[in-house]
Amino acid sequence: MSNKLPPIDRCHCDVIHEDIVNQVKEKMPPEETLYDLAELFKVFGDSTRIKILWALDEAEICVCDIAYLLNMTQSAISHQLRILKNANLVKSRKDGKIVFYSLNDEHVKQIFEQGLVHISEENS
Amino acid sequence: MSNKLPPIDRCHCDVIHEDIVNQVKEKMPPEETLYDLAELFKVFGDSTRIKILWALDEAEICVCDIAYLLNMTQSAISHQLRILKNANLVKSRKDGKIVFYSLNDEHVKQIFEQGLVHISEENS
DNA sequence: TGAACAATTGAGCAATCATTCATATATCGT
DNA sequence: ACGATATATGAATGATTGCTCAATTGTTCA
Repeated sequence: MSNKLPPIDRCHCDVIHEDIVNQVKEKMPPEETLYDLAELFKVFGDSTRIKILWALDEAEICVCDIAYLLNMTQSAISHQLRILKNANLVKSRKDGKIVFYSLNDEHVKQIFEQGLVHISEENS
Repeated sequence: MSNKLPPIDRCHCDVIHEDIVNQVKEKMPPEETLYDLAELFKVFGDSTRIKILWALDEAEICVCDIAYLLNMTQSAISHQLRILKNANLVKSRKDGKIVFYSLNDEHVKQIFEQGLVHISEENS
């Protein structure tokens, strides 16, 4: 049988440092985990949602107050809250006509703080 | 003079809990900070970039090897590396024809770990 | 000098996304 | 039951994004 490696159709380089690649490959978390991680950060990657999460870290707030606080329409906020809820980042409590939202994960603030460290070091 | 509040054009609700809103507003970081934070997480919000960063946390790797490792074209990787470099997350070192990339921020892994905590709690 | 190669870059494209607008649902007060 | 109000939702749209493809830059080596 032919032992010749088929040309890698994704990378045309001649020299692959296979030792390094294999070493790294072993330590990489499963594909799905990294995908989920990206999905989580995608949720954080919008300033409206960041603001909502930051606000909810301070207090339980209703949709209307969030919209007022951020000077946005109630509809836009509602859409974003649904995304946050799907990501299990917030939870809601209904009281009559009003729906109050609050944080559902105590790590959010810590992740944000770490992010702020990076940003502050960036500007120095 | 009329003391009647002008209708808030962004939120048509009648009752705003002004005390809560004001309390939260005081504690919110400046608009620009939250925007920068969202921009940072936006960079994390793509599985290709997550994979690259995770790989670079293990070793310094050249563009070609990254492309091989992730089974993607070298062009696609190069585009993503530019985004990571613009965000000050990676740095590069040129050695002849080859460009080696490495992490430029020791907090990245910590942020990822925090994210993983959230994900694991999500599935329980 | 020129062929080979690693990496970068810009244009183009399909897919995703955040918001708006219109409408629907649910709850309250009368 | 009815009008008013708080929230949710679906369709539409303009903007952004990740990748591909083609071309370019910069380096090595023969």
